[in-house]
Amino acid sequence: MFHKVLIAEDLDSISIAVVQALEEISILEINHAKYCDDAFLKIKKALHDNQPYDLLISDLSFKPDHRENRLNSGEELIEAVKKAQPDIKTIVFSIEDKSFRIKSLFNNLGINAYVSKGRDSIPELKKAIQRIYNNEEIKPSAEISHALRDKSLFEIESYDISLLKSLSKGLTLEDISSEFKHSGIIPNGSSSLEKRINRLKIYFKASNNVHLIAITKDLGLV
Amino acid sequence: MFHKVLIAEDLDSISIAVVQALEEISILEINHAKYCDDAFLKIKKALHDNQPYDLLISDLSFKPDHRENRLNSGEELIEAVKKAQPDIKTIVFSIEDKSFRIKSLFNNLGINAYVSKGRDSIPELKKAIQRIYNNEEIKPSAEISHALRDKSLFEIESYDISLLKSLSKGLTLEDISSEFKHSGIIPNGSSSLEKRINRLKIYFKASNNVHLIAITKDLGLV
DNA sequence: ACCTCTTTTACGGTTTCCCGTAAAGAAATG
DNA sequence: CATTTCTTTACGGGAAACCGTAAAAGAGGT
Repeated sequence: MFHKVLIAEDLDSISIAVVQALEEISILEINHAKYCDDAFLKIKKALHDNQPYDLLISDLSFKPDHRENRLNSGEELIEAVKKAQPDIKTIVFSIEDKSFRIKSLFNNLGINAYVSKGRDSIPELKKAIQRIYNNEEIKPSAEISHALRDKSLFEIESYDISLLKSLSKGLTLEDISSEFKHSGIIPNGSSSLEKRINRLKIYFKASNNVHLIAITKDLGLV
Repeated sequence: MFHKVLIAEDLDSISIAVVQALEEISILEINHAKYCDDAFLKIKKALHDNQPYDLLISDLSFKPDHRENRLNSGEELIEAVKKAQPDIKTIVFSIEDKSFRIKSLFNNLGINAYVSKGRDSIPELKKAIQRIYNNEEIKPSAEISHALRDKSLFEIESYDISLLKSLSKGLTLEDISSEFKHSGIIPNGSSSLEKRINRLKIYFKASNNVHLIAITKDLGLV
């Protein structure tokens, strides 16, 4: 079994149970960080000491705090960690269940498993760890397997996300047009933006911009 | 100390830690339900057997599921429980940190304590239980005490919420006007709605409707 | 170079939003 | 009952969104 595992999780109520679970599958060295920055430092320190971690189990969202942090989400943490130690195994353990985000975790960050916090997640987490250790094919947990099959979600690109983000900031189409021109994002004609927004409205069955933002906010896209 | 305590919490990763915490402060009978409906049944059963629960610790949000449930949130659960057993003590243990919602828990449901899931919440939970058992004055945990002092939040009423909800559904002002007329909500003139929305836009520093919905979505008001 | 298909941009008309002002109605005060 | 004050509603003009159509620009193929 893995020797050295790091847990990045802000909620103490959850990390307690995860630590317990790891002990039960006889993992010898278990460490825990409540902040992404701390987790990253521990990874670096372990590397430097030539005793690197085998596995990182990370949450996605961390509560903001009085503390100023450089890394503020599981995504950012994993990205940074993979740069420092590309061979580390990673599991995301989060309540997030939006297919769009989970997909991008596998595709963009190359995580090894995703376990959704739910009514029976601790056993699932144990199984996922075992599978990764055995280098077995990752079978996404039943709850989210449908999400990964959902091809249609591929079509929403980062361009759409920035567009939605700008909209949700209260910018007008003209504003966004000049903003995009300024940052070199194309297309940026206000007419094109309009067309693109229209595509999104059809896609999400929204009747106007307000509705569109409400829907995509719910989906966690913005 | 309390004898009989019920935990209503869907995430196994959290309930494990809570059960452990209760054991540590020597509570003898600890039960746990993953669904609001199950929790309510246990309360009723215990009442019927003349061995009622002393304390209910409940989450607010429960993941939807294949199961059809009558009660779908902590609020609904507590409301139902208090009707069946008015003298039961209640603690809400949730990640929710929107002052608006916490306030209404104390004011409308008469909960005995609110503990916010965070980086140091298990000790806080223990303290809260102790305080309630000793009938001490409830001191809201430091994190949220400022929220309760925030008077301005009193001004946002359920009227505003329904207005924002309708907006986020993509309805136009005219639509909302007739909807409100239909359900007897006043004021319902489209001009009044406009004025009210304007008040909200000033309050939340939103530059237009889209922005307003984005902000209030983030705050969890809608 | 020419044609074709696609993408991007432009334009015009209609609806809805946005914002100020003002009238009508309701409630409170003396 | 008259006056004041607050709330609700009405109206009008300008800005932005909404929606269809069409021109301009690019990309790819022959």
